[in-house]
Amino acid sequence: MTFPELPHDTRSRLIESAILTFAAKGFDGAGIREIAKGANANSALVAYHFCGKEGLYRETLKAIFARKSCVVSELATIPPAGTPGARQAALQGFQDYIRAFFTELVSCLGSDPIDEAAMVLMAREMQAPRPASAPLLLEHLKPYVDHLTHCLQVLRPDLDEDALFAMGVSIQGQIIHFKNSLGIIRLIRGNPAYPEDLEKVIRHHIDFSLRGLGVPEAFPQPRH
Amino acid sequence: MTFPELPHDTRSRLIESAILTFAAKGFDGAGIREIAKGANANSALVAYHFCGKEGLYRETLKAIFARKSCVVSELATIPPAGTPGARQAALQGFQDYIRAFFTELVSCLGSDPIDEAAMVLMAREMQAPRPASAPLLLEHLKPYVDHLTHCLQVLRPDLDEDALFAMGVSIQGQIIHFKNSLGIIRLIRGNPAYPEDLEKVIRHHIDFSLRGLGVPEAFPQPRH
DNA sequence: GACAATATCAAACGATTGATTAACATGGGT
DNA sequence: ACCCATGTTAATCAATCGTTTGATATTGTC
Repeated sequence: MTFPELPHDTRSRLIESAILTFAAKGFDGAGIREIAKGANANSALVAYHFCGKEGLYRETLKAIFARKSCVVSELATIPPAGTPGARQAALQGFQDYIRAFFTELVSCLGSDPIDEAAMVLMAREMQAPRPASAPLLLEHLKPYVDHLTHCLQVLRPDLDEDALFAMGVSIQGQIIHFKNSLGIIRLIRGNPAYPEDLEKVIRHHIDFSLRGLGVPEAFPQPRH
Repeated sequence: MTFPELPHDTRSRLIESAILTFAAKGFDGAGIREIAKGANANSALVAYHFCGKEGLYRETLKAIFARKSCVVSELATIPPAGTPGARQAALQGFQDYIRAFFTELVSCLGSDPIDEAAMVLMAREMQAPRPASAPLLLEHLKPYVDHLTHCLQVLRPDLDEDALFAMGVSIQGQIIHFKNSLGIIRLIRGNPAYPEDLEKVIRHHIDFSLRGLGVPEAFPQPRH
């Protein structure tokens, strides 16, 4: 559940503190002295270990990506379109994907605060990527995009590339937005512990996405 | 298309420059000297006119909200549930809403750079609201939430409050995410001018939302 | 034990931050 | 002509920024 190196050497402690501090205050808002203090280290060490603040930020993102890269790869690979059973596999793979993606993003809320902060940082980076780290982000996102795109292709072979892409963006979008705007959502609802039944929310996202995608199997009338 | 006061007094010029600079660099990244320079004004004037940087930021958000508050109020009010014709009106009102919301958020891309920056700022504020300005944001968002919720109630009277709310979040989410992540989306597609046909994207969002919502009328099979 | 490489430290660097000050201009009000 | 309120300015404030420096531990090697 925690970062690879248990020994917790200074370098790792700095990165952990950086995740927390950058997530809480942003790149400009977080000072290296504050980060160092959070790691019980000297502020001069970020220059020594990471060649400066920007380097620490880059290495922080790398650590987050390395930690999260396994999620999508754990999903079953679905057979190519046309193969018998591909449609059924894609249908299941699609649901697994949403559940995994949602869990990675949202379900970590009560668990490790570092995990939580890491997701805040990643969300911020997706919305306004620091130019130096945009390639890193792209590379990390690619497997997700590929997996989802493949599922969609199998489920809606009649759509062209543009339409498929739009579907993918919408499906990812509702989940990412749910995570990003949880603060506002709780304010609007007036309930600081809003998603009380997480499973219910996940099922909603799956159902909504399948219907939105236009998969016939998902649309036996909800009103019966 | 521009801000109310044409005279462009120093105060207004400062706010305009603040919109651009805060949007580009964030609250901490933007310096009052830089903002002042963008307004051809002295940096001491932000303390004089706005009681400091935080006050300038608050007043900047107010200006943006005042400028955008009209969008939802221009939509036709739909009759209460049960009234004859309510369903048809809600169906139309729902589509108008998505179109209006999408246009406000995304369509300003080629137009006024201040409009564009204002939306960037607002998106950032929705994701991570500065504590002092959260009430402002909530008040501005309320009409949107109310309008959408009312439409959903009419279209899906069988759902409970939780389910309706989840629907609203998903629908708003895909649009907001589309706007927020346009940068990454363009990188992924490798096309810096991605939404070449904006109308097509709007129609996708309407169709996806209606199907996702589970409105029977919206689901005559897309595969014919 | 001597040596060199790696880590860590306190201290100070110059630059920049937001805020403050006092002087100065401007324009009615009397 | 005098006065006061309103803007505006350059200069300066203390504080903090990220970075650099030189000295000091720590470690492994011969």
